[in-house]
Amino acid sequence: MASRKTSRSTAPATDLTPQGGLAEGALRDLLGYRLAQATIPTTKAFVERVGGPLDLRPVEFTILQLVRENAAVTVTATTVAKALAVTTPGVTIWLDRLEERGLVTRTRGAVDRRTQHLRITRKGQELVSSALALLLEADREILKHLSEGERRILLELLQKVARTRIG
Amino acid sequence: MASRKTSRSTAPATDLTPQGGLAEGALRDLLGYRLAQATIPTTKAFVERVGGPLDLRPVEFTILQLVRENAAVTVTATTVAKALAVTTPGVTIWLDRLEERGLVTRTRGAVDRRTQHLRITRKGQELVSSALALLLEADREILKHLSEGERRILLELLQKVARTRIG
DNA sequence: TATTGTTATACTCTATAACTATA
DNA sequence: TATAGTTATAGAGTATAACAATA
Repeated sequence: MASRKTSRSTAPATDLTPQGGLAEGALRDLLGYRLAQATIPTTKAFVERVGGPLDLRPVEFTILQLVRENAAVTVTATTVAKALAVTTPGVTIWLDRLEERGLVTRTRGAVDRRTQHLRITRKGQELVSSALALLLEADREILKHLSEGERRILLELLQKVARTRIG
Repeated sequence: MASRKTSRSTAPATDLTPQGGLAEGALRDLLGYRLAQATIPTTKAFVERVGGPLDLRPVEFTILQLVRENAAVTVTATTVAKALAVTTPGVTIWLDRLEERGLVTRTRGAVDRRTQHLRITRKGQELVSSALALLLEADREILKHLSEGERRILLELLQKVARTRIG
């Protein structure tokens, strides 16, 4: 039985869903539910400010950013797939689109000719830079009601969760 | 320019993706990315321990829980759609499946005969109870490396994010 | 034999638009 | 006219399996 401190001054006894006004009940303490609910405003912001204007999906943005950031090392499709927890055929499709748009290039590895060496183009860098600026601005609004310390703590705790390996 | 304290003792200068070992770079401070990464272990746990064994999708679980929790009031399809940020046709499909399995019932509203009064069945209650127990156990493992205080703070900060309205 | 990446295929989920029945 | 819910249809995204090239 998880013991819980009796006083919990900041929250009401029954929390309501942000939209619809339904009682959340036991959902209140479920991480998966809380993550899904928190993802609603971030997804909305992404779609409206980046996805629409720059024609970029969240995965595409993340791939571009990872390829850019790891220019020094060899980024392969398999590595990207592992980092994003998607399958390699999925990565292939995204890379097809990014390459068609001239945002990344694929070249065969010199040592192991099976692998792809992914590189971001100048155009790709400009696009991902624009997207990043828009997302940081959106984050400022979404995290408006959190103090600087709370923002740092939230990101660090999310990182801790992401590092968990499940058996 | 967001000023940041120079010392940040707990994290390395360049954070790596939990899988694949790629440098995250600017992604490190992006809420959407951090939420997506944190969702990887929770989704995996859900699929393996609840989705598979109980044949239940995350949305289905959440709908069941909301209907159960709000038995006193009239839960309609539109309310559920708002709470979960999905369209009403989407809710209709999920309710079709839940009703076919005998987990919820739909009855016409007495006052406004356009609305559906959603109710959870005995079978539905048993299923959602089992799912909830499995998810709470999974959460304990996922949040293993967080203190009790950190867990509470994480959930509260996620709730704050979920309450944000984006313009 | 194992691994990288692709192609082929099918499935799940979601969205938009058009419809019905009630209000 | 407006709203609750459904049906019809199409699209986006993802997964599995089979394959080609290389190790």
